[in-house]
Amino acid sequence: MARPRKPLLSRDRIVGAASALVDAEGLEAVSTRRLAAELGVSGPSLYNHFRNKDEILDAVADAVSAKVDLSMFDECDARDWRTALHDWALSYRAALADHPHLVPLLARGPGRRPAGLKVADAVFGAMVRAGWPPAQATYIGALMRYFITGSALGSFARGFVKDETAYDPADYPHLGQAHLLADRQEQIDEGAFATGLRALLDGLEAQYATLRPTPHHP
Amino acid sequence: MARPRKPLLSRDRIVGAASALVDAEGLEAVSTRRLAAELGVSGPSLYNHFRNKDEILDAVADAVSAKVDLSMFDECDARDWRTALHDWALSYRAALADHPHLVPLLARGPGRRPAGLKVADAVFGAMVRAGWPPAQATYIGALMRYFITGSALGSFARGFVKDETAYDPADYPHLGQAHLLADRQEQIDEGAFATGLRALLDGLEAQYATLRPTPHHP
DNA sequence: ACCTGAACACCGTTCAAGT
DNA sequence: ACCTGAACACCGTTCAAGT
Repeated sequence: MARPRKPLLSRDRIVGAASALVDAEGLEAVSTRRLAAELGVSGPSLYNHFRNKDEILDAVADAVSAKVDLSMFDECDARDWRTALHDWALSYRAALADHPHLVPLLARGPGRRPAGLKVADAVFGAMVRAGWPPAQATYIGALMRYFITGSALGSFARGFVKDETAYDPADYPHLGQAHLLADRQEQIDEGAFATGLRALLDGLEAQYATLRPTPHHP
Repeated sequence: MARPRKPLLSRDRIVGAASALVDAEGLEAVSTRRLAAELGVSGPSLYNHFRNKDEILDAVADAVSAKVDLSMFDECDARDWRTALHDWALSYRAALADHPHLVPLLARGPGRRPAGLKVADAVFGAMVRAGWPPAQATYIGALMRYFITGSALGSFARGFVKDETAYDPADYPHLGQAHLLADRQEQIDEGAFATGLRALLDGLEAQYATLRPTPHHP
């Protein structure tokens, strides 16, 4: 076979196949050999398009960041930064929920992934425009990412196992109330996310109110 | 050699060696063969003490949870639940900072790890005693864990890479301000964590104030 | 009960060889 | 330039064999 007249692979085709494989069977199902087989080529072929496996997974992860809606930051100003942050958080969380197996990768931060950086850039820019000092705007981008990715990781990994016998009331006197059992986990995740998001935004608003107002433009 | 008169291995010895290996060289350095070599035995020996590699790593992760201080919840009541949560968050974060390579494991929730469950139990119990309704107490435990583990993951993984040329100002107009570059990352992590924690607790306090007060005991 | 070596079915990556 | 098979240095886990 050797080199075909038209390339069999492309970065896009590889990323697409890897993405499908991760979503269907999880991160640990992705091996270079398995992925290559899925694409109808032999393992080493991938190395003509990516330096290594990590680079492939980075590209897959970045495709998720690219789906996060950022339009709410476009016209956002001092009046509605809270609404923008809120809507962005929901969009971010929804994007992660669509690809739960990729959350561990995304939780590590943007690195040099372009879409991840675009997200960070949009949040920072909007917060500065809304009147937050640059340092605070940076913190807001980071702490929102902490909470959103942390919640996604915690949720999708299903923090508690299903087997009730794992939780002996003698060891954990308060868990017996079944408030933490797996069958209620989804409601708990929703409630905890909503409660935490509201608390965060309430807290930030209180802090925003203590800033000295930015001078008017003449 | 075969069976020695006194066992060469124990669960504790294995966990200790695995822990040291993870801390020194990271999660990916831990293979059953490498770990066994470190312990002076052959690979399959480990399977006399643990069902598989994941069980070993679970035990290593749980050892970290066991180091989280929970004493602030002992006498905590309606007056000081906020302080208790605050101090616990710092202790939790410090425990994670001591073992950054284990954060991805811990961020997935307690599972059936005993020390992880003890943490969840302590937070829940204290919040209920402080007057939070059980459902809210559950949310608080979850959302605090989201924020703390999310921040640990984001920090220790170093969200942005050092190479400044990775961030073309044409692509990310607001990142050029150097507020997000790697050499300042540690200060940013500290600031973002402190700001987020304060916002969360402020927000929760506002919510607590709207609860109808619990009736006095006669 | 607890350790061993051999074996199975995998890995990621490199590289010379082919077109 | 782009794909191949062979090869290297690994994996996690099972299992019969030893004491």
